[in-house]
Amino acid sequence: MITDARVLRQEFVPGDLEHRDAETTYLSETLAPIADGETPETVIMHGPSGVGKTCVAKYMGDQLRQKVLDAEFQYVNCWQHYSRYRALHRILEGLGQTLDIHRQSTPRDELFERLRQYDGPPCVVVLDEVDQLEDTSLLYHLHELSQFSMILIANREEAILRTVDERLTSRLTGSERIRFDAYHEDELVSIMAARVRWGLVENAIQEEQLRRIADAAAGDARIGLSILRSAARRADRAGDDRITDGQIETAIPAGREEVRQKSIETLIHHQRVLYRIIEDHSEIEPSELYDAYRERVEEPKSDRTVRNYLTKMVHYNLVIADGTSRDRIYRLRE
DNA sequence: CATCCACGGGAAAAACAGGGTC
DNA sequence: GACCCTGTTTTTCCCGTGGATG
Repeated sequence: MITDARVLRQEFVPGDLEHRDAETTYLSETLAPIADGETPETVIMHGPSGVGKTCVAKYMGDQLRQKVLDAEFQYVNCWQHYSRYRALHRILEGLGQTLDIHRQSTPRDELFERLRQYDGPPCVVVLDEVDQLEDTSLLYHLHELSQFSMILIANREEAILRTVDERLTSRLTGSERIRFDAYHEDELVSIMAARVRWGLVENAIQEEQLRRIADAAAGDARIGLSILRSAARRADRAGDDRITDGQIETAIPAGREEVRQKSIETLIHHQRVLYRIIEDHSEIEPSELYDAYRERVEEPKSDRTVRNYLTKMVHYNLVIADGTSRDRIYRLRE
């Protein structure tokens, strides 16, 4: 059934992006000056999750490497590298500039100094989930340096400008924006159809069935592909050469669950306790949540820290927080 | 309108990490 | 190996803001 498992994976970047022609063209036009050794404008890409923002950025990186010899491309996921040090370290590492960096021997701003001294080919830095960056001075510094240009990715456009300090806000307001909208059902179907062509045996799945998956995924390609993967695995294990409707129906909750499970895995112990408490109540008000948490855990953290944990969990789309003040209610997503 | 909670920014403190020294 | 040093990361403390409530 499965002939190439790689293409079904989430991180897979197709050699040819469907349905993002406009966005890709626009991005490549904006980056074009790099071929002449000039610095392109900063680009802001925004839109909901699972609509191809990261994919387009990475695809553009591949293109750049192929077409322009003298260009560097660095991708940083700010969700993983959210502190100034880590994000900066990640970029320098990519550029091969971290050889002798040790915490103890490295003065405070040595890393920025390294960045400043970089004299290789012009470099495009992609900062994915940039709203997760705690210290935005990195953006400011990158903006200052002519060798570097930036692609900033976030779910909501305002989230970028909100975190950035004023000296940068004014400059970023003039930068290029690319908005990504949720995929239509047809688009999602043909994205999945392409993966099916590359990764599954012929006639493994009917168009009608893909349509059913696309409908369940509601415009989110990440979820759609997760469902498809789950269905294909089921059929593969059963030794079938076609995916049945029944397998798809079971794969729909399973695929969603897989996406959720991946997020849960990244939570630390205290956050999982919070998650379970909210799960047990379905809806819970803060004071009750804090009390239950203190009861269930050996050495409870302060309320303030718990609030930090909870905001992270909200960002992960695991928890929904309704209300901004006294009216706050926590519940699970879905 | 006073009071009560809850949130979340910011600063400061505490904990941690990876190196060196004796 | 116990100990120190320095920069990083996590946690806590303080507090202004704001909706809810009586």
